[in-house]
Amino acid sequence: MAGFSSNTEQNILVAARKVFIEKGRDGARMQEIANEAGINKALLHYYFRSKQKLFEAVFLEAFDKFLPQTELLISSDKPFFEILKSFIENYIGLILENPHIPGFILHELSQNPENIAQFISSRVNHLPVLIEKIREEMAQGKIKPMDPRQIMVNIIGLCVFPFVARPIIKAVFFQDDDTAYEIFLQERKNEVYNFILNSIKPC
Amino acid sequence: MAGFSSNTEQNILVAARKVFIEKGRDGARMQEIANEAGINKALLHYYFRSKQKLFEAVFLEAFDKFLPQTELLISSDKPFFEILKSFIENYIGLILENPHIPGFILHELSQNPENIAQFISSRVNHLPVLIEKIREEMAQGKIKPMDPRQIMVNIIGLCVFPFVARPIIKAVFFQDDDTAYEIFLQERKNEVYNFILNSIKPC
DNA sequence: ATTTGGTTTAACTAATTAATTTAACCAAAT
DNA sequence: ATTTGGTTAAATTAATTAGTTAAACCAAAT
Repeated sequence: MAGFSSNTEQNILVAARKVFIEKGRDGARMQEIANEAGINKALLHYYFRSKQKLFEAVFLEAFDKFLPQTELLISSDKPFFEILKSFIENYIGLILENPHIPGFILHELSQNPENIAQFISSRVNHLPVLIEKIREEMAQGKIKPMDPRQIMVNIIGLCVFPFVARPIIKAVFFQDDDTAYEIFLQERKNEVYNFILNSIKPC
Repeated sequence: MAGFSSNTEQNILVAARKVFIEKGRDGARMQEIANEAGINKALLHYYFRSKQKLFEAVFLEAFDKFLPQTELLISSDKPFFEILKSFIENYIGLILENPHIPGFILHELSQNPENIAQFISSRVNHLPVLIEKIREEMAQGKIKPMDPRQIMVNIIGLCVFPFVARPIIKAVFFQDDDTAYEIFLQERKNEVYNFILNSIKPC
């Protein structure tokens, strides 16, 4: 069976992704990851020397996926509000495909506030660029004057929060009806855009 | 020294609160809680038979604190937008005093989506009431027509998110400047209110 | 035919940690 | 003076889990 069913390393990463993101770093078990990957612990450690190494691989990958990739949007010459609309749709769409990543990232970051700072800043040069863009619009009077960082936090928060708080929102406002909540999430692509739009454009 | 320094049970709860909320259920260690409480493990288990029991005590307490207490606000006969303003100020103020609770609750709930549903719904009868209030305003044309649940999620999300995502926001937008971020959080009491106001009131 | 590399099996080590036990301590109440 | 209840200390148990090891297996490449 050697080398036949393609790349074991990938199988492991898929399994590790699932278990780590579901259980968190501390809650995850190497045995469970091995089971999930359909291999045994020995082979697991053969590929990734330690839990820590494996976790880092999963975390970095998840982190890169979690960050909104705004390069394309920013470089486009569309009007700002179209860029905004695309951004929100893309970002919510991305999270819909990986709904557990935001909670995972935020939780693990909260546990490691230390050395992560520099490594973050090296990967998020584009968000401040988006802030610049907001500032320009503001100067032209197309956006109400306010701290652009507040706007950015609002945008991202409105996209992310419904996923991070999924169980509680689903219970409180949707009587635990999965389908209803799924629809609610889909509708947010428009809702969030309109919400932001109305709140930042001069009346 | 018996019975002198008041209630050991309280000391334990304070310590457990700190450790559990900081490290999460899986990351917390009974030994660390005992140290933090200034006692030994034996006494810790003497008061709370198991880690699970202690965790539940901490979790339930935190959960109750985390839920916005809206009864007073709702029962008041102030105009809706004043109620809204109070709600946001109170809630952000509450979280400012317990900034790690939201992340803690949301993370632990994500790990236990099962049996928690009923226990939640028994404690949050007031949030749906607030939804009713929104609906009334909407009927009178004082709020744009839209799904009231979207509004509620937006309100709560805007209050909570900056705390849940603190490390990453602080790194990306504030170059890890604690003071700057603290100011930013304070300003949100007004920012969030204005943001919501502008986005839901008819133009 | 032999070598090689990915793989399994299964037992094992080592470390960590929750939980228990037992004896002793001591201050306050009786 | 004795009892009692909260407390400590320190050793111990029991369970879990990360990580290791060594031997064998097997398919593909040489």
